[in-house]
Order: sequence, then C-alpha cells, then structure tokens
Amino acid sequence: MAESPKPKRVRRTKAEQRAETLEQILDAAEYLFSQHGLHGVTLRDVAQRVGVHTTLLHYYFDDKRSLFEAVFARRAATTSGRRMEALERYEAEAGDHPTVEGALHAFLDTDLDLYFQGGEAWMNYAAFCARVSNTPEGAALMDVHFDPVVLKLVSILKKALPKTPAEDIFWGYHFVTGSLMNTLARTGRIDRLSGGLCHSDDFMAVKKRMARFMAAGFLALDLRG
Amino acid sequence: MAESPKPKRVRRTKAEQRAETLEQILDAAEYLFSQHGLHGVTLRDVAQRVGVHTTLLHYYFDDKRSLFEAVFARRAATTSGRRMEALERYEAEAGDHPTVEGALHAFLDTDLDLYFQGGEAWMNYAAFCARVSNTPEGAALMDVHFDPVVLKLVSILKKALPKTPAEDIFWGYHFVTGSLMNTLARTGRIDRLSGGLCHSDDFMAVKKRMARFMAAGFLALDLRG
DNA sequence: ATTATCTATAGATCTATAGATAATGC
DNA sequence: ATTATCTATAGATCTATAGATAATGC
Repeated sequence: MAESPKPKRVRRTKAEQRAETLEQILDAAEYLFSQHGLHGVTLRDVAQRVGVHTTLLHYYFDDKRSLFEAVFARRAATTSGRRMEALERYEAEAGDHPTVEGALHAFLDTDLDLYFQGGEAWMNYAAFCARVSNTPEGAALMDVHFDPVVLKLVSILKKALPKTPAEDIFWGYHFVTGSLMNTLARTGRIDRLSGGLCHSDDFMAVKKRMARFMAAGFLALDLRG
Repeated sequence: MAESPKPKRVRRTKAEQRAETLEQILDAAEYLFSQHGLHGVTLRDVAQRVGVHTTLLHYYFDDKRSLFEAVFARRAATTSGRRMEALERYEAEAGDHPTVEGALHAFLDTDLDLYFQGGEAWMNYAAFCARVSNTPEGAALMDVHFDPVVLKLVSILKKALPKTPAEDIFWGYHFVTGSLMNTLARTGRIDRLSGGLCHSDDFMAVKKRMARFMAAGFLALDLRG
C-alpha cells in the first residue's frame, strides 16, 4: 500500500482526458443499467465501478436521468445507421421485388452481427436496450432513436406484401421486436428451459433462425382468410 | 374535512379483513411494480396508494422483495393452470397428430383471453410479468412458476414437428415468449409507430394473428436446408 | 486561466424495527 | 387474548450542491 507508485497513466490533452473519463462512466452505467434498470442503480454504484467520486458524475451529467439518456444515445446512431444502410442497400439490390425475408435479414442480421462482433460493450448495450424496451422511459427513447429505421423496414415490408393491410405489418413488426428484445436481454432463461441446448449469448444461433422464422410469420398473416 | 363521517366500511371477521387488506396491498404493488419495476417503487408508494401506513406492509411481508414475489405468485397459478388445462385438452383432442398452430392457440389464446376478460387487475399483472421478464429477478420467477406449462407446450410442439431438432423448438419458443411479453407490456410504442393503426391494449388483435404467425415460423424452421 | 477531480455536507428519502393503540375473538 | 394498524424513530443511503484542490493550457 505505502509504496505503491500508482501507475499514473500519462494523460494527454484535457479533451482526451474528458473523453476517456466520459467513456468509462458511460461503460459502467451501461453495464449497471442493463443489469438493474434505471432505478436499480445509484450514482454511487456507477462512480465506484469507475473508481471516481460520485460528484464527478454531476460534473459531466445534470442528473441520473441524463446519464441514462446519454447511455442510450451513445450507441444508438451506430446501430440505427448500420441497419438503415443495410436496408437501403437491400432495397437497391432487390429493386421492385423485395422479399420479407430479405428485408428482415438486413434488419436483424446486421444488428445481431454488431452486438456479436462488438464484444462485451456492445452486448451490454444490447441488454440495456432490451431491459428498458418495455418500460415507459425506455419505450420513449426507442421512439426517438429507432423510429426512422423501423419505418424504413416497414416500408420495404409493405412493398414485399402489397396486399397485406398495414395494420398486419405493424403487428408483425411488434412480434419481431419482442423476439429481438428477448434475445438481447440474455436472461439465461432459454438456457435453463432447454436444459443447456440453447444459450442466451448465442446470437449467431438466433441469426441463423430469426429472419426466416419471422418472414414465414408475415407471409402467413397475408394468407389469412 | 371536519365533518366527514368516514364511511367506515363494516368489517367482518379478522380473516376477511386480513384478506381484504392483503388484496389491496397486492393490487397496489402489482400496478406500481408494473409501471416502475422492483427498484422504482418504494414501500411508501405502495402504502400511500392503499391508504395505510408503510409499516403495515412490514406486518404482512418480510421485506420489499417478498412483496414482489407475492405479487408474482398470486396470479401465476391461475394463468399457468388455465394454459396447462387448455394444452391437455388440445392434446387429448388432437391425438397422435397435434399441429403447431393448435398448440399455440391453446397456449396463447387462453392467456390473452384471461388478461382481456380479467379487467384492469389482470392487465396490470400481465404488464408486471412483461416488465420483469427480462430482468434477472423476473426471469428466475418465470422459471419457478411457468416452466411446467412451457415444457408441456414444447412437448406438444415436438410431437407436431417430429423431424425438427429440439434446439429449434426452444428457439422458436424463445421468439414466441418475446413477442408475448412485448404484447403484455403495453408500452404504447406500436400505437405511436403505426400512427394509431394498432393499439397496445388490443389483445384481441394480437390473438387474431399471433398463433398463426408463430406457427408459420416454426414450420419454416423445419424446412431449413 | 481553465478544466478535471475531490472534500464536505445538506436535505430528503428509504427500509426496518420497537412498541403503543384499536379492533375482533372466545 | 389475539390480531390489525399506527406512532415514533434509528440508521442507512441517496441525490445534489458549494467550494477546495490538482492538473493542463496559453
């Protein structure tokens, strides 16, 4: 203790230091919020995880809610942007005859890949989104950040299913997003239920199945009598 | 204020009084937990909603978590039992050739009917379950209360899809339950997204579509190359 | 000179317990 | 006599602010 020289990492500009600390705070908050939700986390919890004083969080953020919103916003543009690009690419490729499955592959696989390849931080963000998606606070943030990409998906689905009422398309999306959020949450329930056959973390197993599964669902709606 | 005679409802036996107070506490807690989650609700919030003193909650429950678990448990046997009966009835009817859609109708429609017909209290319980389903605490309670009925569903699905690997069946269930939880949560997101075409509260709209949608998904998994 | 971080602390709130009071039960 | 409810309160914790200190920036 007494003679620990304290690594004392060399810090460069203030801008860099600010960015580094902010990132650490957001990482810690992201993880904790993903596990315990907005109200299950105290600013002290976050500060302790980072190793700074609680009051520093107030220096960077007005209050707990603004920290929460910053966590949501930090990665939202990336996931939204990537999916938007993938959908536009698919739309261009498919021309006048997009398929439901094609659109869903672009939407779902792009996102699952991002979380899977992004490592722990992105997996935490995924769990964070899932955790808050069925809360009033979270749903409102989903509106703000994800409406454009979802409406883009819906527009392609409508082109793929010209005879299906818009209402059905939206309910189909409602099913899709529920399943996706359940995946991102990684509660471990499917692991236990399946006796170890499935693993919550296995986003590639989901990717292999989800778009086809959901596409068939949309087509079945279309065939309704 | 001064001359309010205070209706002072006539109370009968202590057992009745106990039951009545317990029910009021559980109703209040159920609603508040469904809106704000375990950590978003204080015992004071619950007590105020009931109109009793906070300490009375400690008379009936050891602590906040045991109140939470009591809320979960109170209606769990009913929803689980009804679905179990419906699945067994369907199994008997269908004999050696059950269908995926038949099993899903028994499982899903039975539950959606319960919430829809049960009024506000049951709708709150549904939202409560959805809200906690993707949290560690909630998922563990799901295991305890709902595993038997889910495994019964899975066993019928396996009979209906003898060539489909069990892993696929479990992933299919994972999709189903995600969609169901997203429905029960009633966040209002689908209302806003669809510009008012769909309504979160409209469980009958979901009932009309969900079993067929999901059944088609399961069949598509089966056809995988 | 400005920005990042920490110390000290106020004020509010929360959980939980001990013990008193009010109502029912034989 | 027992059970239901309330009063009073301890102890912990939480958010937020004011102001001091330490580090970078011209």
